[in-house]
Amino acid sequence: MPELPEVETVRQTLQPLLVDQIITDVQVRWPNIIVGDYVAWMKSMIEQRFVRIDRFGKYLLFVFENDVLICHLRMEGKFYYQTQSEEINKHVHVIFTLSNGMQLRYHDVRKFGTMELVSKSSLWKTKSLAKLGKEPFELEQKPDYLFQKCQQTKRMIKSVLLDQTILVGLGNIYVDEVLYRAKIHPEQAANTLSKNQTAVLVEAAIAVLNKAIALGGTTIRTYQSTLGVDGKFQNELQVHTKKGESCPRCGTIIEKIKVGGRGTYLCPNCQRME
DNA sequence: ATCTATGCCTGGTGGC
DNA sequence: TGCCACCAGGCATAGA
Repeated sequence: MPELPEVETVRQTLQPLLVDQIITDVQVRWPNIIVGDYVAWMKSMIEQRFVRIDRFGKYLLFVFENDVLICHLRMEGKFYYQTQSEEINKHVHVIFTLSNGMQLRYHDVRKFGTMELVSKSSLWKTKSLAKLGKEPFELEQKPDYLFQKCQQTKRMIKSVLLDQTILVGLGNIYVDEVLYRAKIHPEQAANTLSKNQTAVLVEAAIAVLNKAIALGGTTIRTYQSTLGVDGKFQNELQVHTKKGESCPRCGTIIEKIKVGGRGTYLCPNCQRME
């Protein structure tokens, strides 16, 4: 599912295709994707000109002259950039026609994704964005931020890393990879982590995310018609989805457990509770 | 404060 | 071309 690296790859891929394009028509085939009144939303989208695309955490931010479209892909959201004559897949729920005649089509099998149009001035007051935490990359300049957050709670460290009000961008897959790399047990209470351990976690998060972004970038050539979310990082996974396989570091069999209701993969030898 | 349950959805899977 | 129950999961929301 799209986490920070996949969303960043989508952003990088879409931006050059969309900048300066004007939306000439919009179709909504599944209104629940749209936050608020979708009829009003459609009217508001017409004539918008793309200025740039930003990203914060897992949110894509399509920036127009005065407004911003906040888009979350959730589990399976994808964008297609296609001609009007191409067949419309049954999982396409929103279609933007552009001034160059191409269409940007939003595809989402599970229909969990969302789109919300807001004014630039209210962007960071919007409910979905208002309480978000920091990008992991920001923490290079704030080395104690995660340690301080962890000191404040007895929650399991995996739940803390998934909490978007603390850090943005990590989802279930990357959290497992980050904890494995940092050699920390996902169920360890956050307030028992040392300052050094939180520093190692930050370093691991940045390294994993950067590597994944780099690998997402390598698959640009496959985005000629389908955009986003099929990078090559799945080939780099060390523990996630590896139940029953050997740990790459020590050979111990990888386990799958439930942590906070989420499927969680770990090496029980490398990742020990304190 | 923090956890759990529910809803939003569909495709894949395992059991029969 | 079998059918069905169940699971996966990000986030909002409600209730414990």
